[in-house]
Amino acid sequence: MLTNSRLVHQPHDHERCINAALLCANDLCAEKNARMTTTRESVLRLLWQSHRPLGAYQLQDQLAEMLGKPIAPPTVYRAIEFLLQLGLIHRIHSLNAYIGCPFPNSEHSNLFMICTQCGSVAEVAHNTVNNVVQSTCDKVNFTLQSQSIELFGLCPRCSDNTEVSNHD
Amino acid sequence: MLTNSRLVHQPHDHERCINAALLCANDLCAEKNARMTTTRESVLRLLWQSHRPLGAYQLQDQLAEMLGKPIAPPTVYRAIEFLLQLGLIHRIHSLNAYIGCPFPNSEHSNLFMICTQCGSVAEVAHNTVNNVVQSTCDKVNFTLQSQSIELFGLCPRCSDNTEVSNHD
DNA sequence: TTATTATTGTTATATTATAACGTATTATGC
DNA sequence: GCATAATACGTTATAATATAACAATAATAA
Repeated sequence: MLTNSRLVHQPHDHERCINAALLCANDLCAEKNARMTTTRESVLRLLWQSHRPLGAYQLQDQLAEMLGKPIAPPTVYRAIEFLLQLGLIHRIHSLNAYIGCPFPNSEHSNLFMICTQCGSVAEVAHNTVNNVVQSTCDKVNFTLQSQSIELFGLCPRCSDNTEVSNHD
Repeated sequence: MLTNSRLVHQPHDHERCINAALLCANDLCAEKNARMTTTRESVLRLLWQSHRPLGAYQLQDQLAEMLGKPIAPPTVYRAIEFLLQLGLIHRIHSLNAYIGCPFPNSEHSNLFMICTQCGSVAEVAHNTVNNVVQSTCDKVNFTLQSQSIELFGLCPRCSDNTEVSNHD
């Protein structure tokens, strides 16, 4: 099982997350002859500044502040589209929001654990889940192409400490 | 495993689906002291007229036609909200669309198989999937509350016959 | 350098969803 | 039945999310 759950729910140096993500992104771009521009890098950086997903218009605001100039929605959506294509970020459909992918290189299952208390999102890639899903599809002759598994509940910290409403 | 996959992907009498859904809905309303009004029943009926999900504004158009008078978005969203609460319909997050629930009485897993070719959606409730998901959550101390599993691929008919783009 | 492609800027608008408040309808107690 | 409260619907306006279309700029290749 591959997951960033531990990391997400423990205090840690976000700079390291950001830097690791950017390094990985640059490699991927080099490999695919894609350009990691300022806008795109900034969006990726913003999506790694916390382990909570951001909506497109939150990104717009933060990006405008970061770059010191007004940014229009299409610019944000283009960067999002680019990063999605490369598998560097994910869309959380139930939240209309976006989050950095912790393991963009590995084939995986797009399984997200969304904390309904603090908003954190951890990603899990689990072969057992994948296999069960695949075999369920096989049973009914459904040819699986992709999947989105979004689980809602309490993260480890919020489970332990239900009176605290918002930790970092 | 509980599923309407067979039914969805075979020609059949939709009236029976609709009537079964309405009967069930009436029972549920009686049980919970809720009112099945004309608007609500119409929306449920529309969502059962095919096994493809409908967006709120598609519902608005069809509802207006059905009732012979203009309908504003809040009316549609209120009916949707009501039916969601009772578990009679589901929201497909990735599509911003709504679909009738084939087994509203049973606790189940909200697993949808969405055909990327013809747009049909089948629902599956599978204990094995539920158990694997639950145990994955247990492993990382995530307290599961609810879930949304949306699978994309080709339905049995589109898998067999990829050149046909749109069957009923 | 020039042509070509890719990216971003800009304006407008489509799509999905909700807030706020008024009116009508339905259920309930008397 | 009638007053009352509760529930549902009508109406207007607007918020939130996303995209279309075309112009301008920047990066790359010939």
